[in-house]
Amino acid sequence: MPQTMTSADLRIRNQVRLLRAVHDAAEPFTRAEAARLLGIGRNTAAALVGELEQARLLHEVPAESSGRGRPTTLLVPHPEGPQVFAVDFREDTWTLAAVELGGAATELETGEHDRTPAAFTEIRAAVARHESERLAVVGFATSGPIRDGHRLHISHLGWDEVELDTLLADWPTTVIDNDARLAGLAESRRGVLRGMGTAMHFHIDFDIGGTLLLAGDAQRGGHNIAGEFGHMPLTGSTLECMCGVRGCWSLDVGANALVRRFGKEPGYGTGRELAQEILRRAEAGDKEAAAALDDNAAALGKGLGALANALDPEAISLSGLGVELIRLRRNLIEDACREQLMAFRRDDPPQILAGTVGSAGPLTGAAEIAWDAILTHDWLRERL
Amino acid sequence: MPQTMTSADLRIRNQVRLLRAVHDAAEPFTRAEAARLLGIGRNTAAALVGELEQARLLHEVPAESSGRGRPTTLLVPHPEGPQVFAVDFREDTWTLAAVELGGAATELETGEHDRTPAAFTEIRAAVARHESERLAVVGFATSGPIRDGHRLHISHLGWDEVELDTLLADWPTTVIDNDARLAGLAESRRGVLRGMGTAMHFHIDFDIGGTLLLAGDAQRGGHNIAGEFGHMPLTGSTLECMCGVRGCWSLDVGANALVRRFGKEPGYGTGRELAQEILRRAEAGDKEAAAALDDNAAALGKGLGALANALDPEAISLSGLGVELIRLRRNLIEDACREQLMAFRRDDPPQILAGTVGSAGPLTGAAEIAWDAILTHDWLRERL
DNA sequence: CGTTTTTGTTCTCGACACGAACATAACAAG
DNA sequence: CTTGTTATGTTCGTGTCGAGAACAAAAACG
Repeated sequence: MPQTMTSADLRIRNQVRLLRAVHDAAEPFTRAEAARLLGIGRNTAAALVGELEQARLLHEVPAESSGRGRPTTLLVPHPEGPQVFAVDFREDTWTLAAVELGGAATELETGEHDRTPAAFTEIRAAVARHESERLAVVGFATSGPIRDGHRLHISHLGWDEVELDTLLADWPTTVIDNDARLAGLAESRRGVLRGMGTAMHFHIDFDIGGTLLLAGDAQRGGHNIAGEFGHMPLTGSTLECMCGVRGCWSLDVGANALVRRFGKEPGYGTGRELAQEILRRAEAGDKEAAAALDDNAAALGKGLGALANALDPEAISLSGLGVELIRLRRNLIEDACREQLMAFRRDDPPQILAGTVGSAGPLTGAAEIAWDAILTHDWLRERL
Repeated sequence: MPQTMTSADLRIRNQVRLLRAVHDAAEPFTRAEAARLLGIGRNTAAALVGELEQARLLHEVPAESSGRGRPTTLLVPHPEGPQVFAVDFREDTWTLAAVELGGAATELETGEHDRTPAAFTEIRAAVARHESERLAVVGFATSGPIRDGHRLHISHLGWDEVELDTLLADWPTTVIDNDARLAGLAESRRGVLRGMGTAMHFHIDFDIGGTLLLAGDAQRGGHNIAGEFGHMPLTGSTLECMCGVRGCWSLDVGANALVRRFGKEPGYGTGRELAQEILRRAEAGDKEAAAALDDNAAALGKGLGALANALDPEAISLSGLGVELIRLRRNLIEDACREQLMAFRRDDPPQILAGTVGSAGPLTGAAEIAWDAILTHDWLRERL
């Protein structure tokens, strides 16, 4: 929102509203519907759309008529309009995709990397291979906290507060955030949390990363390192955590907790497959594996209940291992959650939902923050 | 913000911005400063202020000249403009105050009550005794969660989901929220948390109530019952809590925890004085009291550290017993907090601050939410 | 084939903020 | 005491915006 507010800003403001509506909509809508949606006249809508078409931001295509009335046009992304690239940087692979206004994604390239910051150079090269005039912003999802938005710490790659301003120096405009937060954002914007005012999302992998989602925005905290819900002592563990504290929730939930149960050292190498193996065995009837799964689910539910007491989410969505946990042990999770809820809340517990964006969460979320950087008053004023 | 956005809405929008600036400012400012602040011309500022003076919302008084230049006027609340009443409804007393635009408060009346919902009738009568044409909104602070904004539960008064729509039926427009949240809002708007993007506040009394403050707004959750941070199992207690769960943080922090240490049943009668007595004894050198205080402070710090991991506040402010705890045991709290912080956060722990609004927190916060109801586009459009 | 329905288009109108030019009221310097 | 200097208030003309009304256009309906 601009400091000043003149008539010209008014026009831009309405155009941002329109673009945002197109981007957020589940289905394309017509110009007449847009006018109703924004509460403006058909004449005004025509003017707004006209300028946006001129700026190659929106495109009008004939809509198949439905019932009576003069035919109208559907508002769709302009085929030559700006585009966003999204990067999902995972443990030893990465994915690059192009994403249109509205969220349609096209995978461009994937690759493996050597777990050193040189990976950023590789990915930059991949971006360059596909880069065109249309590229406006790159959204980047990585694991690990990014303190103050520019110091990246990925413990399982041994990256200790790597300076992103250097790594991203020759990149196009790039916005970056961590994968758990972006997965939550994706569920909030395009998944099972859509439309919720207060919600939470947790990605369960080796440990738990999460985010609080308020009105479709992922909260970042004062130093951009909010979301380490896994490092609260919610389940009474007495073990020491890799984070440097004792008793973290993550010690009882996720792949590391499953693996530790079978005498394996928690680690980032083969742990994920082993955890999947344990799930399979539990599903097949193995007693010990089933007990490990039970404990994992109960600890998950207990922590969710504790957090629900404090933050009162309408719903909680899970991704990663959490989806499997819901599939195999929904009742256990919900019971443990209820038990941890204050008595007066038990008649209305938060919904616990499997994420619907799935493994595309970080990529989808990265695209969302990239588009967030575009769909602003200032960007549009420059563009027009 | 209105659905539509016409030129007339533009004027109102700028007037809301101006009124909000006047309300939020620490010191009154002049019309010329207002123009600079809002980024508008002096002519436009004159028009805005003129209409607001006409509507009895702002008043201009000559400003003592500072240096050269034509003298200007200070923008102050209009002496006949709208007023807000704030009510602080405590355990067995209440306070009613009138609050001007800008936050200046005048206490109107105080009283005791019989701990039944009839107290609301008493307070309504007090409101009526002072009510005038100027009264616009009443802000009401009470303890206890208010589910969905209209079902009030105060366990220590034995109120079980009392229906506020009935109790407040014959009241003027009234907004209500709980005291801990409003105390946090007060710190955030007019106290030690002013200007922070992410902060937390905890009121420590018999137990712990708190709120997450984002950009000056207290978060309410999906059912308006967020903030029960005291009912997370953060300190490993094995006791059963009155809330119906085992192990709550509140069992180790606050007056109940202090009192229990000396074999007294936690309760809401004489517990507060006894807790103060224990503090005095600890200060005087009593070993046992000092140990109780130590444990309380350490448990407080530990919980704050856990929450800081998850929510990453820039600062945390405390009220109630928390102020005393900071005064007597700041180092213990900070050390326990640090110890619970993930290692990579320990070089930048959240500031732990004593609230500066003090016991006026709930009343001040109630006035803020009342003014929030006024300083809106819709209200101003009606008023002009 | 005329009617109904929905949308697009055109034109007028009132309102707004802006910018420039000018007026005003203090202080400062000589 | 007079004459700049400075900051602010005031006035007026301008460009742009969205609203609203009237009309045109294009489909479906009976």
